Amino acid sequence: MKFSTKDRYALRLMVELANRAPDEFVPLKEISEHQDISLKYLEQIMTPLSRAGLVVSGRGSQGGYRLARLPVQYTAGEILRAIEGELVPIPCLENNAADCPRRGECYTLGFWSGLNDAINRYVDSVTLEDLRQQPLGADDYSI
Amino acid sequence: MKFSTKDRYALRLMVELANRAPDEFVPLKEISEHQDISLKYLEQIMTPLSRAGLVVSGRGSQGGYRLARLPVQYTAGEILRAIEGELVPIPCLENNAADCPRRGECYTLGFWSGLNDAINRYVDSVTLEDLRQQPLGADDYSI
DNA sequence: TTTAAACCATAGTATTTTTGTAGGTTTACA
DNA sequence: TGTAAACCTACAAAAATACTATGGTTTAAA
Repeated sequence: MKFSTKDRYALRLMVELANRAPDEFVPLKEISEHQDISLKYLEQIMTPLSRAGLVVSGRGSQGGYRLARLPVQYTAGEILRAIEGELVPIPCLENNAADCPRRGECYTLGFWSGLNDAINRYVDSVTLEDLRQQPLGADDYSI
Repeated sequence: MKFSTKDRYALRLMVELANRAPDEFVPLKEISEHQDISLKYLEQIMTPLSRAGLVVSGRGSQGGYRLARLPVQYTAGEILRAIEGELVPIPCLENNAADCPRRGECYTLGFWSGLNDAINRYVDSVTLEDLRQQPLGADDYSI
């Protein structure tokens, strides 16, 4: 049960953009150097963020990426979901889950569904603005 | 970000034991048939549960496994941790995590740590007795 | 003493996911 | 028109997952 590096990198990317001027296009090359992530890998991570409309791209020379909205208008959850798709802890909870014959008699589905709620409630309670505000410890995010 | 089948099976195993008489040894062969999990795979899952002291084994004929305590005395969290080890969402939060040079300036570690807390708080709030009580829907586990 | 069970080891394997790399095409600014 | 950037497609190495197979040793109840 681990989040992927793409998930982690995506958050770092978005924080990097959030810490720039709102109208400034930042090229991936620059982020690549700051964050020690290869340009090509960055591309793969930025693409779904762009497709989801979380960032705006400018092509050609002097192009790059910038946020589409204010940092306070993003949740960590929607960033992670742009990369992961649905943020569910087990396959049975996916939207197009194959209908399991045990479903009606499953003793654990409710538990997993509750975990799903707890996770999504948490990640949607943290905004990009929260992340942007200087490095913080764990305590700052405890409920 | 998915829990493994071993995690899911481990919960189902424990529920199965919880639904038997407390002093009854249940052989893996029986659970294997009930849950459609191969005997050999079951062994692999039961071993860490046994080593962690969550179940008691009886060897020889008429042997099998039974719970070591009452269902209400287990949390889902400790069952999952017996299988997974630490239940952390990213490597940086593991106990023996390589010390990251960015740690002091990381904008996202606090977020992940908060998620870690949310997850562990939830899984430790559900007991095996809760799971045992008939199949339940998601709503029964929402906070 | 037969039998059924845990326990132990170890290996193999197929599949999927993760974590990237490589190379080219299109766009738009200066 | 040169240049720097996004954009697109494909490939590939490594790791994790989810098993199966094999074959035994030890234990204890009937």
